[in-house]
Amino acid sequence: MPELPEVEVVRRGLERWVAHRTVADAEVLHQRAVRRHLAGADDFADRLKGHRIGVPSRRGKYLWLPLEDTGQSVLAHLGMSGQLLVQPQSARDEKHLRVRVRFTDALDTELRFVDQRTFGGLSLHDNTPDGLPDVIAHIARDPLDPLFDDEAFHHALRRKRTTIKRALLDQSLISGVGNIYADEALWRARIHYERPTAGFTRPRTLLLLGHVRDVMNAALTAGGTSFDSLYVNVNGESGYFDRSLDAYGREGLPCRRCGTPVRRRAWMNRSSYFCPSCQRAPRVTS
DNA sequence: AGATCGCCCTGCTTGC
DNA sequence: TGCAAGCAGGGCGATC
Repeated sequence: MPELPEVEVVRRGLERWVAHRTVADAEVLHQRAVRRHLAGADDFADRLKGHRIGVPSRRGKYLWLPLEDTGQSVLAHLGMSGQLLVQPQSARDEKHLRVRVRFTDALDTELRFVDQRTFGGLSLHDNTPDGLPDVIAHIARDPLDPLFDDEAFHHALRRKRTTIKRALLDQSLISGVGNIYADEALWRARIHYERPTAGFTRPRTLLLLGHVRDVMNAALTAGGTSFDSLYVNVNGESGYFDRSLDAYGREGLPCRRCGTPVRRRAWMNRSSYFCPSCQRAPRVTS
């Protein structure tokens, strides 16, 4: 379940191992992996061939590889279980290998997109003038982006008639926060996930943003976290680190602050974990 | 027009 | 032991 920190770890791996290499050929082994490339798998492979890859970028959970001198980028989303692996050409194909990219140089490695559940995928898109693939222009800056505007985020929260966890997961308001880090940041900030955003004070918003950044930076420092052995970083090493989380996945276990058993609630086809004592439900729930 | 819901997908876990 | 249901969940399109 890669969220922003895991994707950033992958981006760094790509920068180290794939940037500035020229594509010899690309091979699509599963159509669904390139479903967002509307012109189809053959077109996708044709357009990569012969082009040099620039420095990989990321926004939220999306990352992209610019193709130099084309005005286009290869956009990647890892979905639930996607991996971008740099493997020796001799390495056995992974069971869920979806796309393979070979290079023209003599380094004996290739790039592989492996994805069991196929929620992720690769596609090729024109860049906007600021170098962003056009199809993700609606994705907000993420909280680790130096240009993320805390003040604008606060005002957006005040304007919305929604609740805080929905807002945290709304990629058009703030990107890169998934279910796990949302629960973690809310636990740290002692905010209940159903608290209406309209009543947020500026200090409360800034406190929450601080915790979002803290929990993401902690994960980033540790090399990414995941609760699913499916996640591995670009070099194929497990990104899992055993830092125990404070809220997510801890149903029935004592809150690390107050000892009250952590609760799980079904919420929008997923789960929310919270401490019923530290994170009081708002009086009026929406 | 903004909010909400269902669907996509596979493998592991749980329950009968 | 075997099968089915449940669960994980990001993002997008349809719907209200």
